[in-house]
Amino acid sequence: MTVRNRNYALADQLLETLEEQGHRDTEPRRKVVAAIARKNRHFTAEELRGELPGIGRATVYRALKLLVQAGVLCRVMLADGALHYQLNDSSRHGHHHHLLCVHCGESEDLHGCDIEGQLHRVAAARQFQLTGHWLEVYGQCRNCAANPALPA
Amino acid sequence: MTVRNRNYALADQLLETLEEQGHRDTEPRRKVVAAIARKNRHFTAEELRGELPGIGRATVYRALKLLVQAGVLCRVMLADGALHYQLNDSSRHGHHHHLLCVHCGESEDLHGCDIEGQLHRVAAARQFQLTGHWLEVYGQCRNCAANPALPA
DNA sequence: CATAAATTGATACGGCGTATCACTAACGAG
DNA sequence: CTCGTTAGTGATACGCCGTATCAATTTATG
Repeated sequence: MTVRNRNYALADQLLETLEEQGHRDTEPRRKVVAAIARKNRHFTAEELRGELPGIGRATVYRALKLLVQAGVLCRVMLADGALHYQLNDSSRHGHHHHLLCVHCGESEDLHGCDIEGQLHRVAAARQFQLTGHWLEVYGQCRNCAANPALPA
Repeated sequence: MTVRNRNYALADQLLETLEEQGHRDTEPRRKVVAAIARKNRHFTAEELRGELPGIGRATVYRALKLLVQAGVLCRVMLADGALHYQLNDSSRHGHHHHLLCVHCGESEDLHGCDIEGQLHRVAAARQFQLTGHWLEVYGQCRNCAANPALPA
């Protein structure tokens, strides 16, 4: 499957998800979703908006919100406090965390570690009722650590 | 030691910390620091500012930034994305996390759990070089869980 | 006390997200 | 297919939050 086709398929899949939630299939929405499907790293709302001249700001923000609610997009907070968006791996829509490369912007899903379990244990010991948490992990990915001179 | 005296002592201590960092002891700064010392829960910059009529907005924000840099104040992100500030326990200026009660705003420092160690192990396994992380934990503290009807 | 440097605060700016609202497009019923 | 309802759109404006600027002021020090 070519990159082009993968993006088309992904865009369609995202749009379908929105339709399943009862949202309409509109022209502007298609364009927003297509632009998101082309992303291979996290991005900001304004960055996305910049790629969509002619589409209203509110429309872009609304689409982002819907996709986050639908669970196909997640919000990640960068080390500098900037809010970015990131496509969830299609098979992983549940709660998870990311290892974010501060150099190239790559992100790896964080599985195989028991942060939740540990939090629950500590909380239980203090009779603190957990309702949620937020975790972001920053660093350099394998490639960037090996080649710090590479462009971002 | 009365509450009044504790607050005075804390305010003095904060001011002293700033002086150690080479900052001057000014009248507006004293007032900002005194207002912070009176806080027994986390607060926003604007909330603080509201308690300091006559003091410029920039001055309040500058003082907050200096205190965070000095390590006596830390920034906490609430579940709704609002940035709050919180006095560090005087004996705990290093990196740590909080259990934040979403009901009463109380926060407990999170020690005795090895989140860092776990992150390091997972990262090492993937050859990902950690540089930092951000963690907030939300829930209900012991008191609020027992008495959900209490006012915040 | 005089001077140099830090601080202040009014103002303005910029980023980012949302409310409003008249207009338009989607889509299901008939 | 057409129509009518309703969701969606986008221009505009607003609001919040933090920061840059800069002339005036205050602090610390020799």
